Amino acid sequence: MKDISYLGDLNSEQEKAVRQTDGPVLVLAGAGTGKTKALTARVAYLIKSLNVRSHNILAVTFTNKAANEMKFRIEEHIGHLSEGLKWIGTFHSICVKILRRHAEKVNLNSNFTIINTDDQIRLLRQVIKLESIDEKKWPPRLLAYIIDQWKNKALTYQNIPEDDLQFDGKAKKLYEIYQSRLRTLNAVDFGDLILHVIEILKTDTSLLFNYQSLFKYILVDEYQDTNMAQYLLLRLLAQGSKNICCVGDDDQSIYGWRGAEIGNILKFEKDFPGATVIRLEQNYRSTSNILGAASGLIESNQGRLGKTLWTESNVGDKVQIIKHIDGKDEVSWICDDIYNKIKSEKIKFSDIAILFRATWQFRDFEDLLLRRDIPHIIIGGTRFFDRQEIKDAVAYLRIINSDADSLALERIINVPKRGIGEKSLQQLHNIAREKNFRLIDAVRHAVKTGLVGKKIQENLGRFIDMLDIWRDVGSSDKKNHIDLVEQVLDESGYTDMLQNEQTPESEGRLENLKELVSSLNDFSDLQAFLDHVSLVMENQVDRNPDKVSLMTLHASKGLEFKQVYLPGWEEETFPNKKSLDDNGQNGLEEERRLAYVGITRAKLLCTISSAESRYKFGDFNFNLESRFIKELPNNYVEDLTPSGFQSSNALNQSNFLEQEPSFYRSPGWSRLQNNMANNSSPFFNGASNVNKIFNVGDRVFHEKFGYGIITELEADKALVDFEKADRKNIKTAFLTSEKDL
DNA sequence: TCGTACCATGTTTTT
DNA sequence: CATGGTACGA
Repeated sequence: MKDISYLGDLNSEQEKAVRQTDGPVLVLAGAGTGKTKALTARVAYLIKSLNVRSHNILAVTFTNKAANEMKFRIEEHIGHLSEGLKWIGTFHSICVKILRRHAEKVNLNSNFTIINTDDQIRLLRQVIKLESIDEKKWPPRLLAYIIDQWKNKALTYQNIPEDDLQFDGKAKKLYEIYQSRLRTLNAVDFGDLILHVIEILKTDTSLLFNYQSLFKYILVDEYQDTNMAQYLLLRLLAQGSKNICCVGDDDQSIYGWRGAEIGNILKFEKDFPGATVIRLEQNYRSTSNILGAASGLIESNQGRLGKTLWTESNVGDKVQIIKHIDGKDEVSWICDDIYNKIKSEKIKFSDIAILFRATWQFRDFEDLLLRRDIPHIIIGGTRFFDRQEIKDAVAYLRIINSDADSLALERIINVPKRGIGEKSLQQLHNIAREKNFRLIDAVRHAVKTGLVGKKIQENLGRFIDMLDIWRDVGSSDKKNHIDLVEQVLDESGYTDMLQNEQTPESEGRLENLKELVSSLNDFSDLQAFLDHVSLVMENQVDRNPDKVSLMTLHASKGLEFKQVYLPGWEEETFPNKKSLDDNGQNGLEEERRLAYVGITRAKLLCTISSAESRYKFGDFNFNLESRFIKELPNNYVEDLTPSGFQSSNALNQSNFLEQEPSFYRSPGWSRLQNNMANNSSPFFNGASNVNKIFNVGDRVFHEKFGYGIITELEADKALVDFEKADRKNIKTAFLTSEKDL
């Protein structure tokens, strides 16, 4: 008798989604209806009960986090049997795997570089300049966006109509040049990963056949987020076995800006005839109050497939709404609340999440959480691999890994300083263009022939020699990549550069580089590491740390927490102004789906807050509370806003507040150290020109001294009487130091 | 010609 | 507030 324990606690619809293995299946799964559970059970069932070989299963997810989660949960079911599951991952990571094997079919070398948005824009800027187009009028960012959108729709430059008007009608040509530049750089962008694979499979039918028979069972998570190119790829692959199972929820489609086509999920039955459609509508996650609030909100959207989620769980607490005076007040209220909950209730830090619309909102929270020694983890945000020193180090590795990677070379040719300024670089570019060289060959040429100044020639010569040595080390022993990185950082003078800098940041940078080196342990060779860097936004984190999670709403999809805080629900921030400006009604509906995703992350309690004023991008902003708050149905909601905006005061817990955070080494931590050293508040330390913002007589709030009234005012200094103000009608918080008293 | 200090300018979400 | 571009001094 087979062990089918993993089927044990599935409901009948979920079980159907597991057992219906043949032919196309669409699972419409609302939030919290056990979608991942069904998916993972399905994989377990395939392997354990139907004896499908694990490498014959292709499981595509949308984010790396989802992929890891799925792997982890499958492993829980079937243990070591899951080891052969090589084909679980994002579209992009799976395509990298395929493309590395067949790179030559699209004129690439198999060690091609995957470029990120930064490189993409830098490259496009070069192209635009070369075509003598006014960069101011037609910014590279815009072109990058246009090209991305085309690639999302699986349009190659040959398919763009001649009369396309974007970029003065030059967008098509620029796209073409960009692609040829990529080819000479032996590089691909994110969109290319999918498109190249499609092209390979389309042109080589025997290869297509191979992959069709390799992937006997295909599973796709978050199907509502697939774009046209991804859809085409799936269709190619699924044509063979027809065993494709797609899971999705149109109400959780939040990647429209990445080209996601809700249409894909709406027309599934047409695309895959004979499809079985299964609906999962029983929610196991949230209380009925939370579910009611979320469902009421999403009903404001038009054009949904529509479904009715229901739950057998308790009514629970109502969704909490609270309005704060300012951003600072919001932060400290939430921190207080977390603290009190941890103390008095059976809740752990890891049961709590704070979810944001945008990453800049992390900052104030990170600061106060650190101050109060509340353990927390930031997921996403300023990404590890986006930090300057990491990008530099990676650029060194890239040019070592691939000669043709001129973008990487350009990045580090003068880091640390080798006296190669703009002019010298320009010269090198000229040589490269004239002789049809790659940049590195131009450098070699210049060194040999002395086309550049003596000093520069010497420096470059040494640089090239080092590169050659490193490349030998790298290729002689692929397992040696950790030593290689250390060698590179040392010999290039990068470490010395940072050590000599002696700025507050340089210490943190060295720390980060150490972290980079140790993270290399997780990879079998340099290539694997570089792929990870390009495709994964965050570094790996421990699985069950008891920490409060901070992340964007986007990153939170698929996760759940007992208590969820949703701060910053103000017009312009959420719904995001730019989203509304650019995409009108569609943008608004996507924002609303995002709000829906946020609320439905909560199992027991959801707390939504807004702040009347907020220090944002160096200015004070006053915003109305989000329209989404008003759209929440009244009977599921409780308003906690105290009358007269009497705010909670950070000083109430001052003994708790003063604890010295001890074990963090994050960017926020170093920032805090700085701020404390400067005796300035982490919240408002940018506030020069204070008299632009304040008037004499304004009531203000200070980190240490509490509430007060401004008595005198200069450009960057204010005199404040801290006893006089009561705590009502505080206009805004504000920094001052002791000497101003 | 390079390096630096200062100015201005845009800031969503992720692979 | 962080990055990129410009103006100027070495």
